[in-house]
Amino acid sequence: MTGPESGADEVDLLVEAWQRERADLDLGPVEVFSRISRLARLLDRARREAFTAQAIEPWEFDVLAALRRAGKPYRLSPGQLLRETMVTSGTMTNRIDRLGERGLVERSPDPHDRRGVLVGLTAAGKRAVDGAFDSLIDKERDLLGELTTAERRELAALLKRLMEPLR
Amino acid sequence: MTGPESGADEVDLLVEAWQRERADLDLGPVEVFSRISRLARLLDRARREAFTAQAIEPWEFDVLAALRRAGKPYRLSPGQLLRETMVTSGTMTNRIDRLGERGLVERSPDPHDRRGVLVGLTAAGKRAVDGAFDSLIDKERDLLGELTTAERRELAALLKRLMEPLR
DNA sequence: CCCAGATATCTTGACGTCAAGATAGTTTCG
DNA sequence: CGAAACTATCTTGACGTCAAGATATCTGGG
Repeated sequence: MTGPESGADEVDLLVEAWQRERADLDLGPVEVFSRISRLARLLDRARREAFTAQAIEPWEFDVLAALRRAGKPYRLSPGQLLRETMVTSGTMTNRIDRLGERGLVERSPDPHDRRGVLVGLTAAGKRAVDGAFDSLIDKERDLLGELTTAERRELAALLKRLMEPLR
Repeated sequence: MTGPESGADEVDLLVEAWQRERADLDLGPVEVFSRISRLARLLDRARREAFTAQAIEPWEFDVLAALRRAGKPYRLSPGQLLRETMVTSGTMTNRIDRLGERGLVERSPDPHDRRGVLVGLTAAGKRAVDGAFDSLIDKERDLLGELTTAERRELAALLKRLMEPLR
């Protein structure tokens, strides 16, 4: 009935331990959310590895990728970037500074708003982000290895529904 | 065929943007992993909210919870704690110090190993973690609201399979 | 018994992030 | 037109984390 059982994982053990200690609680939610947290952590490590060839960090990729997928001319304001990447303005200032030092992006004044700035991908930045994204997709495809296409779609759909109330 | 479509979410838009820019790539994996990263982030915020009543932070909960689910006498070594919580030793020293200052845990020498220390939950620590876990379970059940029990199980099972290659 | 290597914990210094606030420029509307 | 409210970006200071290494103790082979 249960298909090819592949034994208890860390989270199963964690839930069993809680069940022993707090038999009064329904731990169903933990089986989902605990796995999501752990997966995010493991995924972050996998991304780090995928980016070693381009010598960029996940936070650098996040910014470069936002510029890259915006399309030509690969320019966005710091405000757009922080909304895309879900970080605060102080963090974004810092990131742009350091990416600028590495020659991957450059600031220019916004011609329509003198308060504003536009951040653009340099040629080196575009090369770095395209290479990094290739590596990332390869890595992620590996990680999905065991899942069939139908299962992957099912999983993506369930995750999408789970995100809805959190928006 | 597609059931009650609830429109494109952030990730759908992100994938469409990448598709425009990099039509050469198969973006299937992104639909899964990008949602996992985002969910982890949103979940972290939700946990923060759930813990406000006990005035504890997620990192504090992680340590207290490891001690709590270990069962009586609620004592573990720093080494066991760092393996449970996936942080480095320096971080764990820091966490134990601060939880000690707040009176939620206390250090005692390990009677069997003079290098060692045991970290134990105080009565106040146990009250805090039990209250926090109640709130967390409530919050998480809310977040699952839209999913049926069968869907929750399906999701947990798919996530478990996704984690396997990452261990 | 002793020493080399392993183990447990703590210390240090650098890093990336955030929250709060400062500064400069823009918009709205009386 | 001018003042008040708003917006965009940057600055500052505190925080939690990590990697690397220091210190103390334990263990097994010779």
